[in-house]
Amino acid sequence: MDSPRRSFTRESAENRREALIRATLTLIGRKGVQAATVRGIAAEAGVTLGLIRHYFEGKDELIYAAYQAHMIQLTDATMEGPRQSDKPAAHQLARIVRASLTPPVSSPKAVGLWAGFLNMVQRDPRMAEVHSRTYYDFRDRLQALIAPALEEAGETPTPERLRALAIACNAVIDGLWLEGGALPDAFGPGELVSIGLTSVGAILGLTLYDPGEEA
Amino acid sequence: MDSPRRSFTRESAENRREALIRATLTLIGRKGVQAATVRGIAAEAGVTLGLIRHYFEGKDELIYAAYQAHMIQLTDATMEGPRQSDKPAAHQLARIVRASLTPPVSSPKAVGLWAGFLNMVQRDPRMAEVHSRTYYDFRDRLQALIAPALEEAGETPTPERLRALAIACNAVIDGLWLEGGALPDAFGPGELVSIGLTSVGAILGLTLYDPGEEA
DNA sequence: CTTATATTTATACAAACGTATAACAATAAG
DNA sequence: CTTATTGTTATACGTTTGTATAAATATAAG
Repeated sequence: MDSPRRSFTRESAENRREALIRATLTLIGRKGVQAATVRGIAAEAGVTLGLIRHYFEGKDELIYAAYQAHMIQLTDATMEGPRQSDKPAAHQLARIVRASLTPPVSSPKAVGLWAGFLNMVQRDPRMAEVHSRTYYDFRDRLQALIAPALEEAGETPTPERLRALAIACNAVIDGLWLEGGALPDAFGPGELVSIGLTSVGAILGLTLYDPGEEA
Repeated sequence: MDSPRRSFTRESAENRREALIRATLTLIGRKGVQAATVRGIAAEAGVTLGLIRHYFEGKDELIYAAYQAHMIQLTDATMEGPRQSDKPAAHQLARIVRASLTPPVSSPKAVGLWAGFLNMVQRDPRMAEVHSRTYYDFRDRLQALIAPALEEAGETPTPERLRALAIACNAVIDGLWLEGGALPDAFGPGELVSIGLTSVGAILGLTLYDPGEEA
């Protein structure tokens, strides 16, 4: 009995690319890099494996696109929310800390994905470029908030000191993000956010209020 | 022309296991998880692939052993050095910060390796156990130094506060370690150590001196 | 309604994978 | 010196991998 050719509907290139990227992220996040095979990805996306080569030059380019998508998603989820340009910079800083240390930004899937990609950075210059760009982008945004927050407190740091503070705040946030995502049951609810706000505050010499406590 | 069977010398089980583990770490660190195949590992260790199954139940167990070895190596390199029980706890704390943020602990290879393993943690409970144990072990050692360092400064923190401080210091160190290893050219020599000491000091409310500055 | 286009499926293929097993030879034991 | 042991090499096997190519069909164009 020969099975009939499966029916299908045509989709836009954008939809298909998105679906394939999403399937790739799902697999790497759930089962690790080794599970992200072209057949596995195609099955997860509900298509056959030939489609991958139709939309991407090869598996490597799909992985590359998935890495970019994941990092953009992470950055957006961290920085999103109402602009609040009227609110003090310290307030916006606290918002970022909070977003960074709560799901979906800090989650086993997001951290696992990120780790898998980071392991690829060493052998692939394109992947390294994504990593580098993502790091500097986030740190620069942080620095752009630290400067006015210090000004509000009456301090005008030198460029060297500002750079050091941005590196340090970035590191605490990254470290807490990492640990919260990798060991989700090791910390109480809100514990990491609280520690993050206190630590960033201590490093900057400011007091940050928990944006979750406001009405 | 049939090539003759290659000559070999017998080695102790310990030597062989070590060589295979070292080869595994070299490959994952240099070319990523995907490159750590049984044939690649055997070639790197200078043996044939059959030996792997002779010393390990399968590839998974070799990976597991390599993960353990890497984390033990990392922890030892961080905590090593003269005991200095006579020196103040703050001094020992500074030593740990310094060791954590300089090679070989903070290096592209060490960080890349660690990331590859972390990606496996999600699907393999044994790998997760290694991660969890390593994290708590380091944090506990940190906490055991933070307490007396605060006492020296005349402060006696509550257990809750002590826990929060250990989590925070661990996070800064981890974050800086990560960024220094993943982007080795992004920071000046000694910059991360300096930032690490300042940040840990700010979080604890202490002043840490750079142990590299002493005679 | 007919035709053309190109998205999608289906199949094939060589290479590489982890594992299993048999043959060999270095070393220890007698 | 001879024998037994077992560390080590060598080879084979079935699966899975990424890629290439041909066939089919959903959709747009005329």
